[in-house]
This record gives sequence, structure tokens and C-alpha cells, in this order.
Amino acid sequence: MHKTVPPATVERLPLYLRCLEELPPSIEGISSSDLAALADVTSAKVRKDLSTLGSYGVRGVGYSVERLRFQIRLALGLTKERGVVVIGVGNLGRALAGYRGFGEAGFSIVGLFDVAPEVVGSEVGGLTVEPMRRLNPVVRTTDAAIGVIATPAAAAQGAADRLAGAGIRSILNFAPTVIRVPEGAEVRRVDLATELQVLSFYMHQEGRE
Amino acid sequence: MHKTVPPATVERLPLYLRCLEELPPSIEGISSSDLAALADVTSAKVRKDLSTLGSYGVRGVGYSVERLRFQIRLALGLTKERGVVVIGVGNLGRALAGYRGFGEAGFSIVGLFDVAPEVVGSEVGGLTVEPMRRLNPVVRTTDAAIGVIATPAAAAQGAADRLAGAGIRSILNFAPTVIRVPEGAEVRRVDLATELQVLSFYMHQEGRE
DNA sequence: ACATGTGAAGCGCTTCACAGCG
DNA sequence: CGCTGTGAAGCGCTTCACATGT
Repeated sequence: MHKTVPPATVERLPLYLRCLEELPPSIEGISSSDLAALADVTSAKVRKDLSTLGSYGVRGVGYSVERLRFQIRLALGLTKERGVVVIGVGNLGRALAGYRGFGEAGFSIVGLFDVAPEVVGSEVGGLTVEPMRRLNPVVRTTDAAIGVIATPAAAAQGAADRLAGAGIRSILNFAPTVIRVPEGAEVRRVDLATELQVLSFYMHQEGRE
Repeated sequence: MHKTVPPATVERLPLYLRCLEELPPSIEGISSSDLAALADVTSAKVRKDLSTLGSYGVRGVGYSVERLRFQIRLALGLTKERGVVVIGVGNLGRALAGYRGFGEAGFSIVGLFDVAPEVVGSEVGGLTVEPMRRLNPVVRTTDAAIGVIATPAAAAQGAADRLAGAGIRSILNFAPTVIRVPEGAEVRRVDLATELQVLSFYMHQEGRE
């Protein structure tokens, strides 16, 4: 029944969820191959992925869109809104603060923090930027669950330490460096330069042999 | 000799390169296990990855830092600077335009484009935002190689089509939607909501059995 | 009849462990 | 001796193909 969901599947569940949420309300059911076409994956992958959540399809018919949305949200733990704190209010931090996709995805920014005195106190995306020493109390009172690091590389490890110290165990790191966190904490890294360099590889490779 | 580099390795090469570039000039050699520690991977992985580029290590000693940097840059096709055009100058587009990491990684933004008349003509990060119809000529004259989509989801497919039409075959998509491109083009997707939702899964999972 | 759910096969990545070589 | 480079084993993900169920 509740087998453990493989990491590769976990990475695709948000994709499926997004595709399902883009469907017009008139569409009540969907087959694995139709969903596969929307998500640009194979239908076998869709079926295997969904089957790890349980048997929610109907043979000969397909899946109920609404049921699927519910089950994926459940599996991802999106049953309640999760608070996000952002450290580093530079270009990227500002972009994150103004990003509307948060709410739709089940998250809300509950705190912006920076070390620079000239930034602290300014209003960004409806929130006032606070000094780092306010991190712990804000995390405590808002019950924030996720920390986003949007600092320069040199400040990233320090930010991670502060987040860990505040009890945050899920970190999204936009700084272009590897950060170390205590056992039990989870870090995901998003690195623009890496993405471009990977594209560069395949571009470069094209002309080969 | 030049075996094909596995995708998993390609994704790690930028990481190694970054770690190597952060080293002080005094360090001339490095072992696979030291590099592994910096990159937070296993030493066997480092050796296997580097061996696909050729045999550039010295048994009993390690790798020459400079040689490794050169070989990784070569493999990634970072021998010449590559031009990047950005479509969509909202919060994210602005953040990208101001991002300093581009240059260090071997890229430079050569064009910013938007459909909104109130944005076109404004100066962002040292470049003037241009209307979409200027895309083709700019790509042609600058020989831009990569397109970044920083539009809202609804405009992403159109942006991708325009990029493909301009001859761009490497696309980095920040819009939260799946885009389709012609055969032979490469797309990488960076999705904030997906990252947060994956974190949410593991957070949620923690309390289990 | 038709689409799901799933064993089984296939494939690629990771890890192991050691031969090879400076 | 120390560390690289690499076959071989182990493991997980993907794909196949069909039994299963409505």
C-alpha cells in the first residue's frame, strides 16, 4: 500500500500536479497517456509514479482529476500552507518576494532577512525586511518550515547555519556554492550558472562525431 | 579516450569546476577525495566522472588543479563566452540581468526582451529592454546561443517559439510550465514551486513509520 | 474493449575493491 | 606507499508487455 515513494517520482509529482491544475474544470477524468502528453513524460512513468501513491485509477477509464490532485497534494504534504523565510534581499530575494507562484503552490513568505543596514527596514513585496537577529523569533512565531538562501556565495554557509539554528530543516539554496547542514536537514540547490553550463555542454557536443 | 560523457556526470562537472575555482592559487594539486569533500560527493564518483574526460590525474599524487579546470571548461564548451538573451523583464528577468555570476561562468547577457510597451526602452542592468521583434536581429548580430524564458507561464510557449524561430537551440525555462520545442533543441526547466514542493515532501515524510 | 497496475527485463548510475602506476 | 583508473557488483529507474479488473 504505502510503499516508499522513490526520489525520481517525488521530483515528478509537482509536475503532474501543475498539469492537473491547469486543466479546465470541465475535464473530470484523465488517462495516463493524456497526462503523460501534458507533462512530456511516458505513460508508463505516469502509471508507475501514481501507483506508488496507491490505486486511485479506474481500469478501462482513467483517473479522476480531482482525486489525483488531492492525492498528490496529500503525498507532498501540501495540506496546509507552509511558511517560507528568505535570507538575502538582493536582486534575487526581491524577485522571490514578488513571485506570485508561491501562493498557488501552497507556500507563503513570512519573513525577509538581510544583514545590510540600508536594506533592513525597507518594504519589499508587502513585507518589511528584518535584521538577522529577528530570524529565530519570526521562525518560532510563524512556524516557518522552509528557508531560502538568496545571499552571495560567501554568506551562504552562515545563512545556512542561522537557519539550522532557528530549527529550519528544509533549505533551498540559490547561492552558487555547496553548503553543509546538520544531519537530518534537507538542502536543494538551484544554480543558474550550472544550468547554463549544462546547456553549453550539449550545445558544444552537437557538432561531434 | 573520448567516450560519451554520461548525463549524470555532465550535471556534476559545473560543480567540480566551481569548487576548483574557489581554491586559492597556492593549491596546485588536489586528490579525488579532497575534491569530493568540497563538492559533497563520493571520491569514486569524482574519479569516474573525471576519467570520462580522459586520464588527467597522476597515480599516487592527484590532479593538477589548473589542468582540471582547463579540461572541464573544454568539456563543457566554455572556451568562448556565450551570449544569452532573456525574454521577460519582470522581477526575475531583472534579477537575472543584474546577476554577476554570469560573467564568471562564461556567459554574458546580450539582450533583454519584453512585450510590455511600458517596459520596452527602459534600462536594466546596463542594457536597454527591446521589443520582441528585435529578437531575431539581435540573436543574429550577437550570435547568442542561449535563451532564457522569464515570462509568466501563459507566455512561455510563445517565447519558446520565438527563440526557436530565431535559431536558439538551448533554452533555460523559468516559467512554471512545460514548453515544447523542435527536435534538436534542449530545454532545462527551473521551477521554484517544484523545489519547494519536493522539500515539502521530505519534510512531511520525516514523521513517518 | 480499454486503461490501469505491475512483474520482469533492460539500462544506467553508483559503489566497491583492487590492479596499475608513479 | 598513495592515489588514480576501472572492471564488476549492486541498485534504482525506466521501459516493456500483459494480466487484471471494470
